Amino acid sequence: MSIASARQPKGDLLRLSHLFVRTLREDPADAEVASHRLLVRAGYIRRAAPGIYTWLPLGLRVLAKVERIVREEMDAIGAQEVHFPALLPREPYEQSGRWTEYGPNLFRLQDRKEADYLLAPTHEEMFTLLVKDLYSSYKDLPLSLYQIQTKYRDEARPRAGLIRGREFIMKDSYSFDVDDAGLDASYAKHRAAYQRIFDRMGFEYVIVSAHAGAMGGSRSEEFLAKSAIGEDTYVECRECGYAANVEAARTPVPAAVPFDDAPAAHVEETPGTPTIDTLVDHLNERFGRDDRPWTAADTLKNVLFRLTFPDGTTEAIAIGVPGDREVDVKRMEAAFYPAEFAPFGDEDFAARPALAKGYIGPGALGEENESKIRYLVDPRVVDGTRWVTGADRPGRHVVDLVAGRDFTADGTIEVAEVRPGDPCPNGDGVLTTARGIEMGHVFQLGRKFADALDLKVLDVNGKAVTVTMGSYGIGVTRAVAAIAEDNHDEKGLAWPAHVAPAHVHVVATGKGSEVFEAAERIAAGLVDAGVEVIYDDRPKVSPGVKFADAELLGVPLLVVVGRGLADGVVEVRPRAGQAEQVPVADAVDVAVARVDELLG
RNA sequence: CGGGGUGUGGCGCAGCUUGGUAGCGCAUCUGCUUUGGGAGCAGAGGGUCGCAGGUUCGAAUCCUGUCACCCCGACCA
Repeated sequence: MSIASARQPKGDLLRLSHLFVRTLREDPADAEVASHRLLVRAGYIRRAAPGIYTWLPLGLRVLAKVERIVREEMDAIGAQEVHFPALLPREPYEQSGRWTEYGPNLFRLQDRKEADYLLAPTHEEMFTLLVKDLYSSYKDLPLSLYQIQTKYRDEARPRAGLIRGREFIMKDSYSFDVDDAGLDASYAKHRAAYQRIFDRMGFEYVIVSAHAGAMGGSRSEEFLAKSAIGEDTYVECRECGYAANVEAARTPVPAAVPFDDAPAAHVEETPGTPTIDTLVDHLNERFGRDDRPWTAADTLKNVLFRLTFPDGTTEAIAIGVPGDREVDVKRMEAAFYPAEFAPFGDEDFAARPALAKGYIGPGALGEENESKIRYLVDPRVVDGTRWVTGADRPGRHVVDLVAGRDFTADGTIEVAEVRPGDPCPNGDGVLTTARGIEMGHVFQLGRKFADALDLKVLDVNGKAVTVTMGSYGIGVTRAVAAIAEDNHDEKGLAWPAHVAPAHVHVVATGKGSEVFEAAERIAAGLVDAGVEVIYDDRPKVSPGVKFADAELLGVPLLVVVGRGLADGVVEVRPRAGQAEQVPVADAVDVAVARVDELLG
């Protein structure tokens, strides 16, 4: 972005004496995270209802700049902006199945005729139908459309201010292509645009492989702002750069182990060992091995779940994981979406007497076996690995049960917890874990919505083909929060120049009218130079308050007109940095130069 | 939905254990002083103590119910 485009021909002048803002000296009691606390304290936003915020003038200016970055980069890849209603009729969501599939997170309402409406949580259906409405030829494609829109989700638990609201602004775009190669190209363009967008926003981020999850589809990546307060956990490999949301993290599959010399499996008495801990203790007490003690990793834990599919049907499923790992709930959900799952309860066990709770083993599991329960195991359970696992009778375990020899699962599944230090799926590296805030998501939606809503175009041969789509989202209001999270200190916000509500904060402090007159001239000079200025012209406000407010508001450059004026100098200082004393006559030029540096 | 917590002027809190008719700081308003790091003095306005029942001569305080909000976990940009 050029400097010229960052500054307008003529800047704005915001006088603090008139600006609709009230800063708070104390943190609001309901705000925990820094962005929430500071945005409220500095008078950028106010809470209107749980997870719903009002934007005040300063906040709106930041929001507008963030939106502008998004628009510029979306336009640059040839995407065209449209705008759908937030209030939508039920029918399209009925057609796509999401009226029911979306569940309680959907804000629903009725009009006076009792017709069903919803406040859109996202707009796949509308985009798909709009394109279907207007386009019918391969010649019209590829096409990318986007909007910046308010979305509504009745989140079970809104939290952290702007980071997880029930009303939020999202940029969502969709690409439409005739074939997979076209989709790949559209995806790549969006991905590159997202990198430029997030590079410009001013927070650290990482691109991770994601589970396509809620929307179906195949290739999927998330842009996470690195932040300890993030709700997403991701893994990263320093060696090769592999990064993935834990939901999508892959486990390397070990090579199969030869088992010709392996001892035969044998059932042992293990009374009172329904948990892995008690089992391992018992093994070490009664069946100690020569080379090393038994550990939980030697055991194979089989956990049972009941899946409930959207159509109401249920299925019991067994998951086998090494005993030192838990089944990760998020990974489980991602793996079985859209089915919901619940751990087996006592009534489930009662209904299946073949399963001895606490002593369940592969002998009773699998579609080929007595229970007919589908049995999926962790990828680490490769042929030749030897396990201690349940013998399907209370107080009995099998030792030296060899995968591929003594049992075969129905398949593998990635739902075991991922831990720091786990091996990277790509090579020799190890994974580390960290937290992030999901800022953007790009994924290849494929033909799910086009199929459901019958979006087809005629191809070169005059044959109707289903369009393939990509879906790309950015949390715009969330981005404001993420920027604030990554750009603040104990005194307040510290915006990057290109998203700050203004470029320069002029403080007039001191006795007499001279400082105010000089400050007024400097502010006007800056505005003429295209600089956006907040001018603290409040009379009778002590210097301490003005400085504290300036630091709280977080404008990147401060110009102080005060006691130095007697010696013909004013102070120019960055929000975080060293002050320089400059002659009054040069104040505008110096400040403009500093602003250009900050914008550069 | 499970667990924890909180509801008292615009904001942040005390008072509740041990009932006696509401207080502190900030903010706001007036006057004077002050002006380079959240000023001083004097004065002022502003509260159905979340709501509904109950106990009591008397309830912010005790009891019951209810609602709301916040935080931690399961869902999502």
